Amino acid sequence: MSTPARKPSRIQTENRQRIRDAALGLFATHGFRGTTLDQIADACGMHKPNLIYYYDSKEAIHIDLLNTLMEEWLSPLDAMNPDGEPLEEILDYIRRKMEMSRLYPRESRLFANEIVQGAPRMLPHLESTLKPLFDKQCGIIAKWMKDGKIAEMHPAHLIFSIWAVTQHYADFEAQIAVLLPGDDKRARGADQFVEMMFRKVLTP
Amino acid sequence: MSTPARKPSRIQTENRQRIRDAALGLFATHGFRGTTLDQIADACGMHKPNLIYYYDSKEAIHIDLLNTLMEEWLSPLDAMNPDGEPLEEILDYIRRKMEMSRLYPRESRLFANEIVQGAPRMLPHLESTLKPLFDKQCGIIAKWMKDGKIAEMHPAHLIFSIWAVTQHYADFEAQIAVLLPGDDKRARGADQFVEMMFRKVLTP
DNA sequence: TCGTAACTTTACCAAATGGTAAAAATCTTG
DNA sequence: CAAGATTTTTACCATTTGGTAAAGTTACGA
Repeated sequence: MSTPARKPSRIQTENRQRIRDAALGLFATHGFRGTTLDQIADACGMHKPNLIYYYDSKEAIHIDLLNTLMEEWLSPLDAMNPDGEPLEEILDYIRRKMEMSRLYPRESRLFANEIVQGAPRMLPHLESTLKPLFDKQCGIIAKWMKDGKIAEMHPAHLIFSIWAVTQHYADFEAQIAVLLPGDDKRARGADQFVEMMFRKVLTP
Repeated sequence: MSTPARKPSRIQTENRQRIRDAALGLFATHGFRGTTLDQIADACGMHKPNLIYYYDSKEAIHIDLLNTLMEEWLSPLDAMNPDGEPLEEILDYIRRKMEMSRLYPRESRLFANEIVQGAPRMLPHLESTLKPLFDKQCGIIAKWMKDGKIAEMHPAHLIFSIWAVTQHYADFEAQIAVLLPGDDKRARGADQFVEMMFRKVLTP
């Protein structure tokens, strides 16, 4: 961004990655304002001005994270195949979302933080990238319903409920850990429950 | 807290309420660290030192809000009647949660912020207050299932999914507003969908 | 291996922020 | 109404924080 389009060196690629990794965890749990450059620097073993050497500002780090996040986060939705078996396609999507919740809770919380706070940095991105994809997938699901392959319901609210339930396991982990202290089987129990639930809802 | 247990004057009650109201909105959307005393003071037409006159610190305001929130937030869960008609009891609970999501989105977001960030100020409260209530209600639901009144499933995950879906409408409002711009029928559509969904899941 | 570009570190700064001191204003009550 | 208590305002302060300047160090291609 500051250097006019020269290809990044090995060190540059490496260090930017280190910064992103440290910042992701901190932004996810303390929010943007709740995270300081010093904390990020500490977490990745660098000095504060060094961060600014790689990113123009604290906000630039945040934006970079959100942009990267958006692509990875939406790819499972895009993977839904209109020509597949409807129920299995949706259940596969749900399984992937549960897996992401388990493997990438930081990303989930970063996203949650951004949206809860009114999406100050992501609204345009939501309009331009998420909205079209969302509408497309709603269309696919609507067609499946009209063909009688799955039960009829409002496709948008169906997707909302999938997001809500799957991301809840990452975003509200602190609460769940208190209420369901049985550490081991928690993830499996969640997977089984969620699959059962949506199978029941979607079966015509 | 600072004054040793004298009964609060009219002005004191009034102004504390004004402060809480302003702080609720700000903490809910910007988080604790993202909100400044000046912002709160501005929002309730007072001066910064005046806030400190009524609350010992910024954190004291936050804690007061969380404590108040906890009671109001959990009351619907406690209202579930073990001797009522199981399906209707749970659906009533869900309806109340949806209503709260619509009427008190700030409270929902304040709570979400706190939990997403690892519940730094609420963990003890969750253990001591929420956990026992949660366990009790899980017990009631488990009994209903054993009696064949509703479908069998993991009661805890059922409650999680109810929380996830209902609170999603308040917490992710910014995203929903982008994806479902039809303003008017949104709330009604959500209510209908959620009721249909859980009715289907719970029917044996 | 030498020179230059890329990178790191130290020392710093201005603004923002949580909070204090104390004077000024207002309210309450005998 | 007068006196004391309560509430509000003004002026400050120490720390934190995002960011800069510039000197020092390292990597790397010719």
